[in-house]
Amino acid sequence: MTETPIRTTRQRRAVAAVMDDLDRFASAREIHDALRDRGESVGLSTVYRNLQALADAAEVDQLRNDEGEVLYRRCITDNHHHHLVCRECGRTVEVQGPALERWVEQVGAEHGFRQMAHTLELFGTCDQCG
Amino acid sequence: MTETPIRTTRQRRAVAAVMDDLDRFASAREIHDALRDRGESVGLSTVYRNLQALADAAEVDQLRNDEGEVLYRRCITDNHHHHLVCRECGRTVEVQGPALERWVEQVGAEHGFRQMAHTLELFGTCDQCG
DNA sequence: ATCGTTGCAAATGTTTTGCATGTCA
DNA sequence: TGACATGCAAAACATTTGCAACGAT
Repeated sequence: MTETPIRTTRQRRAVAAVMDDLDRFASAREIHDALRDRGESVGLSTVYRNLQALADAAEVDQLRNDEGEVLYRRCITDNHHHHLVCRECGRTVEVQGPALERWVEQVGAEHGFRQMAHTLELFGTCDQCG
Repeated sequence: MTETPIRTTRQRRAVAAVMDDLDRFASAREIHDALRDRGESVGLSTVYRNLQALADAAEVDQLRNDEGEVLYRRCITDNHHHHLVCRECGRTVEVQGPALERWVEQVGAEHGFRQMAHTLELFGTCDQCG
């Protein structure tokens, strides 16, 4: 179990910088495009590799849209949370749900299921888009 | 708005029959394999087309697993519901969640979101696998 | 005889990987 | 220098689509 050093490359910094400025979930391709628009040339596979690394380090959240694409966004909160996403503009709010978590445990228990886990995403139209 | 007739083909019957016997979510490839095992030769694209048709007719539920594959299963209930899936054996229970639905509406309202929608899947280990 | 359906092969689109080359520490 | 990182092309996947042949009505 030796730690693998992580090197600070131009590409890694560029991806992190884009993620910092992103207030909504975006696909790898969108992030790749954003990099190009900033004049930062980064290979698409490098974008994927860096996003994966950020996700492994719990620096970004991942979710899948209806088309099955993986979307990425820097997380604000470290704790377990869910996302309320505007279906128009993509604006995202992180929400905690103690009541939901309790409900999940209860439903599991009712059916004899243990070690419960869950995935939940909320969608709606925000007041600026409504 | 004229209705398009739907023809009863051997392939369509075979796919429906497999879905009837399936008590867990399965991928298109698994369903294709199940058809082969039954001695029913059905092209993979036909499987996809028929599963899509069944989903459009709300005869089967669709969900995406972690790998991004779409899984299919005949629905028991017509109303809105969620799935509690055993991560070991795939056994699935359909659950209704009035409390959850209320929670969703409330969270949306708190942040000024309207026309709320949500996706939720529950995973756990069932008593037979625990 | 229609016209929806099928099957195959080819296309699509996202994500991953092999490998030679580049570059941070 | 040496190990990790990158870039490109190619591979790997699930899924969709074009099109000629098929078959239900």
